Amino acid sequence: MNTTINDVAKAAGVSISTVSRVLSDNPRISEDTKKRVRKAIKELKYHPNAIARSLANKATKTIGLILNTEAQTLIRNPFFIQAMTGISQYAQENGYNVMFAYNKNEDEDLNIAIRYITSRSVDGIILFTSRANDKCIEYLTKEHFLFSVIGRPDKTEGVLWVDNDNFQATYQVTDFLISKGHKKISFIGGPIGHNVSRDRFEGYKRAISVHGYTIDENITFLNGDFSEEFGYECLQKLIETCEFGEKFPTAIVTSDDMQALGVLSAMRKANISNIAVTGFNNTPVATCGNEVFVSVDVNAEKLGFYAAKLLLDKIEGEEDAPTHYIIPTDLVESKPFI
Amino acid sequence: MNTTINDVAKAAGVSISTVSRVLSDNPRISEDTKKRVRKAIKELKYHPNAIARSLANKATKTIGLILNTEAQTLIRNPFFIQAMTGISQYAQENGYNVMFAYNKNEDEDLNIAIRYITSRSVDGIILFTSRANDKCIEYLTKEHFLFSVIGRPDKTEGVLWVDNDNFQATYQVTDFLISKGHKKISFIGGPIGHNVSRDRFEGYKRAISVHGYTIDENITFLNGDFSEEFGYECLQKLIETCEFGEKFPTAIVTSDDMQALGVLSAMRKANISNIAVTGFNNTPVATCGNEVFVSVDVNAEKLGFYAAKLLLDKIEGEEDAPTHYIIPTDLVESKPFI
DNA sequence: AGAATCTGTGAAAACGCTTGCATAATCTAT
DNA sequence: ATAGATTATGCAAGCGTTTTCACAGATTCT
Repeated sequence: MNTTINDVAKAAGVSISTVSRVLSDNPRISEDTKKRVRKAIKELKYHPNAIARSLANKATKTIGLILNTEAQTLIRNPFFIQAMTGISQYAQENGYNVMFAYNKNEDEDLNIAIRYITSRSVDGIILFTSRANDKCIEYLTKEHFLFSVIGRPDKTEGVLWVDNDNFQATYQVTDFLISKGHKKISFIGGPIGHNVSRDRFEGYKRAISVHGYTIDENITFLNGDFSEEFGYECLQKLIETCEFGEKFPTAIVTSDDMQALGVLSAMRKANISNIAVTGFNNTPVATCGNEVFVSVDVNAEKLGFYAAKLLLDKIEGEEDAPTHYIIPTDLVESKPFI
Repeated sequence: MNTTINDVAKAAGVSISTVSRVLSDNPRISEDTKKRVRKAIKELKYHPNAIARSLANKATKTIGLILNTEAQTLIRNPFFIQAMTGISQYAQENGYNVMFAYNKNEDEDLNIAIRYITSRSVDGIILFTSRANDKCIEYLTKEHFLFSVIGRPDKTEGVLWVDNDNFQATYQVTDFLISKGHKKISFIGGPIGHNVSRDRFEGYKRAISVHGYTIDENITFLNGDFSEEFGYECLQKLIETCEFGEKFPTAIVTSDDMQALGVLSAMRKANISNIAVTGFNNTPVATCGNEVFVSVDVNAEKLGFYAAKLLLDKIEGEEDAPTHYIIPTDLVESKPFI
């Protein structure tokens, strides 16, 4: 069997209480004893059993991750894996493990959350979501279970969350385009149920109107999904309604690199090339065309990192820790691949 | 506090042993008692504490995932997240949790493995690797700790692993190109330290020679990395050495979609368009150009699924379970995006 | 010198569960 | 009717820690 605290105690000629205290560097133990015990620990290659610790401490030192996303999105958008690395990093630095469960739909999702909680397997949960009226949030709140959310939820009251300033992001990218001389800028949005979609649209609107232009509904596409297909369709509609020439936008602000990809694809097919396109997520795809391309990097790794920080600070009972973080976005101008 | 087995026992008027036995549906308990206990369980909303269970059972019902990969690769290649979903799925179906730790380098990686094991936090480990002489494998083997590997390791003896038949994959794709009439086919390989690179090259070689052609070193690029840059460079070298015309290959077999992307990019820049390019991983990027493009789908989700199966079957002490799985690959011909 | 305080350590309970063994009650076979 | 087997349940030890409380011995104070 594995060496336990008992073996160490015996080897060092002390009681297990003393060993336990040496482990936590309790000041009540004399330096002499500490040395002796530590020597025994080393010689026996003793490592405390995490499970037994958890039981005694009523804390698992583990957090759970809940990914409620369609496989497609997960695969096409590096956002998730990036955020996960950020979470893992902060967790490791603070001696926490992270459990992860992938689910196809919201109901299963909730089940996982319930299982995590009721079986007391985790001390807290990080939720990937920006869905309106998320069931998990509701449940977790009701159960008074600690969690943090990546993506600003509907009701922020009493919940820990981290997000970009999506308003600011599209404002900035639109403003950037205007500063480059663009006067007619189209917008392609995401699913209307997500806060992120609304915010991005609002940011675009503001930038447009601040500069004295008006929103043209013919070149504004709302409530799509973050897909290539949608981007492609939008450009086709644009071609239909605007014909070419004056009415055609000189730039397009999209809400996702995949949408942008669809737009670029459609452009290439229609043999249009002088339209600036922007996206979100700074996906590798961005460099795929030979066009200049601007993408908003949402710093997913940081989003994850701070989501973990929010949660762990709360778990550790930190007083007056912040309740949310806004992670700045970066405009990344990818040159055509050299 | 939370309701424990004691509360249930009291409510049902039985001992905790009985409750425990009802939980595991022990046949020695009478149906009558079972009903009574189950009623109490429901009423009290009792859920067994996973930690306490683990301690008593000396099993955590948790497996650990170790990702030793550069962030870049992780982000650009959906392979990992796909495999992870497969793992999560099989684990969930069998009542296991999965822990995940992301690391930048091999040493930290080993540390995580050591921590997982020495603290007894997991029952087994899944390793993502195809690195020659992996330190983790060595360590895990030495410690007699259960693990499975995604990617065929150097020494397969006594280790559980799952992989594609990479030889077969490039053989197939090369053969496919030849059947389409291509006679001069270039090859772009991956890092020579990985088995996967060697296998893919061998498959290509075999297909070429089986059809009576010979390998031309001038159009064969080995020991690169799985990157866009490398693909780009290769095509440039091709242009330099082959000039255009007869000596130029009519098709290029690459070892990764990213390499293929680089090739396509360079082609576009040099205004070449009639060269068939193939890749690996069936990345969304594949559809990025408007060219026809063939990618080998490695079925990453299945790789993960079976890696989990191998491990869990072993953990559960399944007799004569297989020691490895070969997951078939699929040739995916992506039409130019409509 | 005796009381009060401080230091360093150990005994034992607690965390919430599983399981081997014991036992009481019922049933079967003689 | 009685020994033996069977069925249904409980007792208590054990899993490997942490932590409260107690206490012995050393130190300080009056």
